Amino acid sequence: MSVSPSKPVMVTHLCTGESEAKRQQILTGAKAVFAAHGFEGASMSAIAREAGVSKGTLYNYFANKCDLFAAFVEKNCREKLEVLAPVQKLSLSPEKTLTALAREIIRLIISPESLMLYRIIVSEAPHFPHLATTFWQSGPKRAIETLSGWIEGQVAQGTLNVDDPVFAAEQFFSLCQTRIAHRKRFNMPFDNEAEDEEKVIHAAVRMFLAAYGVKPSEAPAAD
Amino acid sequence: MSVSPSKPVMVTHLCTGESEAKRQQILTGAKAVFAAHGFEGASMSAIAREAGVSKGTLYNYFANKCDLFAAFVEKNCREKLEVLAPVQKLSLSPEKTLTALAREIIRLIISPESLMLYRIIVSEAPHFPHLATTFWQSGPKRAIETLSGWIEGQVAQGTLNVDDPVFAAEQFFSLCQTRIAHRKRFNMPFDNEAEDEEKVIHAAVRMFLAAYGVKPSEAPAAD
Amino acid sequence: MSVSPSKPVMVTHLCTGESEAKRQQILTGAKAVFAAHGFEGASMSAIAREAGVSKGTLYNYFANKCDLFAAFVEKNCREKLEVLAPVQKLSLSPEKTLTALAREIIRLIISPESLMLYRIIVSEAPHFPHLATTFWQSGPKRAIETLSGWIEGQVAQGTLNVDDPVFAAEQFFSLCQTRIAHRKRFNMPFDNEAEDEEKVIHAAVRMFLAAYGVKPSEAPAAD
Amino acid sequence: MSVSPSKPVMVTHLCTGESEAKRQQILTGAKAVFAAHGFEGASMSAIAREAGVSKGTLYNYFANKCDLFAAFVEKNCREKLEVLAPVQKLSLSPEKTLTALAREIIRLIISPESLMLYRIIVSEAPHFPHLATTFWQSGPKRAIETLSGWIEGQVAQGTLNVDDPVFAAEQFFSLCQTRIAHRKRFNMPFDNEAEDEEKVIHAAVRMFLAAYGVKPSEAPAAD
DNA sequence: CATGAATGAGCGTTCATTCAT
DNA sequence: GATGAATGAACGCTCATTCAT
Repeated sequence: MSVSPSKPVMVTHLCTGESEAKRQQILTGAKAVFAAHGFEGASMSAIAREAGVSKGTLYNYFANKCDLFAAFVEKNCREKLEVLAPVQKLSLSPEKTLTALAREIIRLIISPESLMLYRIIVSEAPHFPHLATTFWQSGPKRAIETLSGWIEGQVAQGTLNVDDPVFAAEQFFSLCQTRIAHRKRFNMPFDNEAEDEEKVIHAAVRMFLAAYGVKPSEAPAAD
Repeated sequence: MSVSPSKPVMVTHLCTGESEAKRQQILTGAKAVFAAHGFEGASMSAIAREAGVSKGTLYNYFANKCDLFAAFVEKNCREKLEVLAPVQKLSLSPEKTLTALAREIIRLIISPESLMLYRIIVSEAPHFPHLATTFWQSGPKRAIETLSGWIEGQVAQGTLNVDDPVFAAEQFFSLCQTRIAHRKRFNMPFDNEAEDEEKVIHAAVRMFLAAYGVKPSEAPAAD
Repeated sequence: MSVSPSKPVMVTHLCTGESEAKRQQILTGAKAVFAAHGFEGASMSAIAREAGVSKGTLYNYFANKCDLFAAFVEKNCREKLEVLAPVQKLSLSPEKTLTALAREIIRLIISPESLMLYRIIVSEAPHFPHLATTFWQSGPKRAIETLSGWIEGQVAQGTLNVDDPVFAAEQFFSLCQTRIAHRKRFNMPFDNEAEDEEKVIHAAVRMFLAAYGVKPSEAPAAD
Repeated sequence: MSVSPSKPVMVTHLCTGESEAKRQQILTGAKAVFAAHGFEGASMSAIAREAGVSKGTLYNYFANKCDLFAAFVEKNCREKLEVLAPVQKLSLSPEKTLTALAREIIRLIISPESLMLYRIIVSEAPHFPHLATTFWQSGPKRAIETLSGWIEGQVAQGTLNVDDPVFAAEQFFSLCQTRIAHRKRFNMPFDNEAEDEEKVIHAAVRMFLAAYGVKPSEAPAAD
């Protein structure tokens, strides 16, 4: 029942590197099964089969189903949601920055893996309180922080007029979820997804700037 | 999993009323168990026990677990989500109307039963596509229609300036989900929920009017 | 289940001493686990952990669980039960000798380790017939032989009148098990264990001498 | 796979009669498997197979393995050990009464079912403290009470001279376990079991009377 | 129509044993 | 010689579903 941490020493030797590889192999199998059936619906047998290992091996790496599930969520949150950061570095005009950011946020939110994680974490939040925090901190929190940091910079430059940058960031995040994110989460069809995406982005930016932008004449030029 | 329409047809025979009562009794038990354990985690035995009927009776009224689940979702969506409509009838000023509406939307969204339905439907959306539609049409769609209808009226009156009322309504709906709804869905704690609620409401209305309101001087007085 | 003699032969090679030490180390771990959980309830993993060796090493020293169990029983029977002998060497009066012997027998029987061995061997006797013999010969048989030898000496001296010394010894052994041993084996509580012990000893000696003693006037003085 | 229940006509009604029959059917299967493999070694699957029912049915009647085991022990203790009582009613001489009683005690102790129960209860006493009490009260305690009651009567009649009848009864009980019972519990062979039995009986009675009997001249005649 | 005993596949988990390193 | 990762059968137990009453 030992779960070897086997910190990936990797490099030169052969000995314990295999463990980490198998751990990832198991987590890959787990992802497929948890994604398709949720926590309760996934069976350890199915995960073992999918991962190409025996059930015994599963339990050599993860003490029980809950632990495996937690590891799966952590791994996937880290891998999938930590993609946002670099966008704001570009010193574009507020409008162009927000537009680029909105596009990235939407793309991230509606990616199949994010949807899968959202589904599974929302549904298990009452039973696995810690996992929701993991998800939140890997994704939404990070996006909000990034955006609120950028907002603060803009306020300092006089290009935005915001008294609570964190809350404003959360509002922008909410606006980016208009229509598309909700429908995707409900698995509902679209008439024209690409068009909707542009509309959501444009309308979110427009509304945000209508509320928080300074009058064009007062703002310093950018871009 | 196929969802078949197992609702007993209202035939002209003797015990129709009694049957319907028992049906509701079963659905009440089902609600408690599905709410607590989700679809996979709920057992038909537990539902029968909770409802105070035998398992055989359960299967007389619902062909299988999937059907019972579908009926439970439908019933609860209808009962819980159809609460919104009457608010906009009051002919208040746009600001007051939107404020009242936002408060109602938030209260509805974060009510325990709505959260439970949201969780369960989002998580089962891939397996029960029809249920998501039921939920959507009972709740969000209705709210959006109500709001967009009111918006159209305001546009006609010259108090709002909106080119796509449905989309604007969706945006408002998104804004109402800032912070509180997301955190509730993730079961995350609040520092000060009541304060946040006021903030969300006020900021949503302010942002919406900043984007879609006409200049005060142009708008007709109300309230 | 077959019990094969897996004790490593004392070959002339280098590491014999080390091997024997590790063998004892394993048996020490095995004792803790078998004592606590019995044969079926003990797991080889637990024994390996308790002994501080790997499972592979376990199987280098013992071919399988049955063999390890057999070795554990043998070792512990030898160590625990071979404590009785020296008492009868003292040439006390029959009454004092029997009293001393009874006290030793009772103390031995109700020691935690003897109880553990008794439990485990009685319960596994049908599956490991050889082990019961090991136990019997290490403990009860030895005690009976010791006592019957002493009885024969007393008969020769005219202080006892016994026609079947072995059977008489077995009777005395049985009398020593009155109340205390049976209750201990059933894990039943005592009101006053020390008092019971004195009573059992005294009554066993009295009854034995009533049956097999010669009249005081006829017996040679001792002590 | 179901064994025809062979409907027990059962009193007047039909409803719960079948249940008790199946319960006994299960306990019969459980007896075979527990007797052969002990508590840990018995599997619920094997018991179900032996009893001719499905595993699900097993769990409809007994909540878990421990409960089933407890029920098995209780049933068998009651059935097997409650056989002793009537012997002492005969008003024979002390010698003949004790002889008859000793024979019954020995026969009972060495019956295969009693041995099986003894084995299983001694081995599980640490884990199931209650069961030992059940066994003790069904068998040994009852035998001791019966015997001590008879002893008290003899003391009143002046045919025995005993100050602690309960303890004397326990001694007699111990004497009856000389040789045969111990060897049977260890599954050890006999040279001549029938002869040994007579010897044990005769020697137990002789020793008991040597210790507790009054001189023949003082005792009232009986038989 | 209502019941609940019966089913057996499937669940999460453990374990004696093997074998490449 | 020592290791512990890997195995897969077996464990105790649950559950959706059926059907005789």
